[in-house]
Amino acid sequence: MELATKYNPSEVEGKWYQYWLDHELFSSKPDDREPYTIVIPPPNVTGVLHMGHMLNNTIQDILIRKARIDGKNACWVPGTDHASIATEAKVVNKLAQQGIKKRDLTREQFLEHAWDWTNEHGGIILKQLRRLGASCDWNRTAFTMDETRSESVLKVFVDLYNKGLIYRGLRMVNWDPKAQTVLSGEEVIYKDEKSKLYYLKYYVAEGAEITEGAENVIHKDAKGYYAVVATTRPETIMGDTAMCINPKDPKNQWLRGKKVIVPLVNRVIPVIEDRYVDIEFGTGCLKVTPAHDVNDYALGKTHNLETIDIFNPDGTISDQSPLYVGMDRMDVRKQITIDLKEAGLMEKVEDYENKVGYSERNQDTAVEPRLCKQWFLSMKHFADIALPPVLEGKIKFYPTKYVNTYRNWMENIQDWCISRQLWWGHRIPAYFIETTSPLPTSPEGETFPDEAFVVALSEEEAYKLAVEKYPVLKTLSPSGESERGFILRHDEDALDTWFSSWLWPISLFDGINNPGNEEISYYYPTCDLVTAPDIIFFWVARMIMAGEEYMKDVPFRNVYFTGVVRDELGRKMSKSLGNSPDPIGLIDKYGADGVRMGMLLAAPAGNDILFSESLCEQGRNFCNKIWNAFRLVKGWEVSESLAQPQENRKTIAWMEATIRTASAEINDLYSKYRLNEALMAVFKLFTDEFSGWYLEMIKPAYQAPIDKATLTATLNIFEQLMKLIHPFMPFITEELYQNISERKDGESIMVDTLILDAPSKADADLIAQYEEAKQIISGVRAVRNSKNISPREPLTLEVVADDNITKCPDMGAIIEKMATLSDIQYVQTKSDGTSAFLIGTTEYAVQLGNLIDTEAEIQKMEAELKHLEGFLIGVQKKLSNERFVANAPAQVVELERKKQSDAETKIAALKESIAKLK
RNA sequence: ACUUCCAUAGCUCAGUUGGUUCAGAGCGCUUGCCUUACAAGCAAGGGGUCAUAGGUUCGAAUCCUAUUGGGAGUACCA
Repeated sequence: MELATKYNPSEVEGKWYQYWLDHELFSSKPDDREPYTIVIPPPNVTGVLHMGHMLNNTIQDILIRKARIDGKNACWVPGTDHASIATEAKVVNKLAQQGIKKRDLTREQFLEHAWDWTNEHGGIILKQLRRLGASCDWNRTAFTMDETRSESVLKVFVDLYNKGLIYRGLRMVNWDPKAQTVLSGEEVIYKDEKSKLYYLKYYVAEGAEITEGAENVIHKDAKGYYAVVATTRPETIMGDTAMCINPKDPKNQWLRGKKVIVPLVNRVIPVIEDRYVDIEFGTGCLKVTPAHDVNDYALGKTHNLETIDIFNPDGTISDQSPLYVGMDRMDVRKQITIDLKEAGLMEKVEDYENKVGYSERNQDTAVEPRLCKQWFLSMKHFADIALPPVLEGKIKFYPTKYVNTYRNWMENIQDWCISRQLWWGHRIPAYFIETTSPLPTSPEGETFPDEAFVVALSEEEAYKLAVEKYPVLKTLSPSGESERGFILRHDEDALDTWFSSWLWPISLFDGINNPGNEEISYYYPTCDLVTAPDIIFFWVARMIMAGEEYMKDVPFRNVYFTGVVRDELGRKMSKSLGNSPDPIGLIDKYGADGVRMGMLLAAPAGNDILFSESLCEQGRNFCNKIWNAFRLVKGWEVSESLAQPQENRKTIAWMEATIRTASAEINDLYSKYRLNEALMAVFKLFTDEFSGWYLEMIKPAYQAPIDKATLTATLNIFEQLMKLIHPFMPFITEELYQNISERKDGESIMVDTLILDAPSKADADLIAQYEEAKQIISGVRAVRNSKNISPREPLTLEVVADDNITKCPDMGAIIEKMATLSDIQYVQTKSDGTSAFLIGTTEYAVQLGNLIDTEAEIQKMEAELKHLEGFLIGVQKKLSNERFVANAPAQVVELERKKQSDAETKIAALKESIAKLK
């Protein structure tokens, strides 16, 4: 086989991905093996791959491939999310470009457009994941709005309603005026914003008696007495129905029981008192707008205030307002400040920094608090069942710090608003009852509510439930189109997207519709969840709730929270900064394996990753390293007759011991989800131990053949190394695995398990021997380096000892080869003209002849001597401390004693050498 | 404001219950090598009073307290 000097990923990746698909190597079916399951965090169906996905899915693929190599039945289920609000917004925008308005379409027409859009753009992201090498079981690809998932969602809604956990309530909710839908608290993002604090004059209504007490701060001008109210939202004054002061506020005592006039609007409103008001803020006077502020709403309730809703759903001023009707809220803010100034009703304006809530999906749109009736899920019950598994460790979080975040949220949980005024999503299975005939006038005191509804999966069932729930309906006579005297109006609203995502680990295996089926019993609970910490509440917490509610078990055992991918400067990647590389472009440039390694190198669990292309370069370089190591091994000519040298056999044993040891370490790192460290361990094993030492040690002389036994063992070692690397770099490892020996069609590294023995004591001893040899070799090389001696020029090494180097004759040959030595001599005293170094307590000397610089040697040794003497003093001090000897464990004291005697030996040797040189 | 995490080499990070020859890795850096697998490489090397100040201990990067600096989350903000 001819191999290029550089690895070319583009020739390899597509080929093997297709091979894996053709042989259904990603697919999983329940069997006797231990299951290992991951469900993908479903990306937005119309989204495209970004660096966050790359990181997240690389990690999942590593875990799933590792499980396969370990012999588990690995199942990675892919899918996409309908992303209700985001997708609907995209479709609305696209229609707007075509001059079509959503409100001119029927629900059915709009959904047709939405499905067209989804089918056109949908699944691109899943295709892109294939480029990365993602080994998902594509036959299982699911969509949150496909039949099975939709049915599950609706069933769960009905079930929770029947359990009394879903209710309809009038609440102050977060309103997105652009998407014209309500949002949950989690969907609101607060941003710091520079704004203004406007101080407005509220004149006291005429006829009031003003007592000018000592502490009162009274404002008065030609037009009369007035109070000053500080507000950031002057446009809401049309909705003011009271002014509030703190009853304990001395400076505002004079306002007690008075009435004031809303500026411009000229409505007379009462001054109420409530301790909620912060005396120190502004002037201590608060305008109360119950329809447009959460706290004001609460005040309005306790003080029985009128509620005036001055906004339309789109954020324009409604006809409830006397002024600015039809204008947008942001324009009104500008206009009203001008008008207030002109009318002399603005006392001053100050700069102010506050937080404004924005819609998570329409990030330019400020959320408006709004009072409306919505569907809510009561969360107390869910918090009660979802908190213990995390606190008790049934579910482990990596890193653990998120346990606190989770607990905090659970302990302060708010009911979840699950309805959205959107069409793209799961339509809420509720039917409102509208009577078409007049109701009988309360026959047996039976009342009929203003908003009557039933919750049912079908209209037929809804009819049945309706007459059961409201028997009065049976008495109605037919009228108009309705034969029953009433009609059912299917709720127009859809459910929050997360109301389907929270069922994902269950609904993927059809566990809601078909409880106890073979798949759900086998794959649930899943093993690991890999996700970003910003959806811990949206998704992770709620999946735990749904799991406990419907499966009575956790949905996953471990949650690996990835960090945020940032650029080298630590900035978040964003379109506007243009600092987000195109993942597919990176794969084209560095190969999927290179990019995977690049992503992972800087990604400790939970830490943000500072991404730069140079990391991918490192990944690509490693691929090339692997490639060339293979070229070397494959290029050797085999000699059947050649006997295996003794030292080769030993080196093979050493490499195998090293692999066992590294593998144990790597498995331990996997178990702790320290994947970047596992990769680093694999990298060092291949680069340093295998390429740098092993291959160099067994490498035959130029154009000389290699013995069969060594080659076979080396190929076997190579294959083991490929399996260790495979989870991180699937493509190159498959390519080389297929080239190591003839493989049958359908054979793959993916499913060829690697189970190694635990490292033994003998392994450790062998490794120690080689470590010593490496140090000697490096020592000789360092001497060469400092004396500018070519690595090819043979040298003679003296070992100042009675014994030979390592009490093992075959190490000598290896050291000679690696350090390019012509001879190793064992001497009592080293000869003149040598440069020496110490390994442990043994001195090694390289014969340099006339190249030696005696002065420099003496200096070097004197520096070493000084250092050793200092060290010895420290040790002696420690040992002469009675309390140390008395209190420290025996082995620690013993160790110090050994340090002492070793140091004394070395010092003696050095002194002798120096004396001799002088 | 509260909760929480962090501060170790130029950068990114390891450093398990305090104790194995004056603290480790990768990258970067310096020097020398185009050595016959690989210059996308090889060899060798420099680089850290472990944020600061106290304390506990025979012994502290590691435990405690305070300070400083930084990140994250949550809440409030008229």
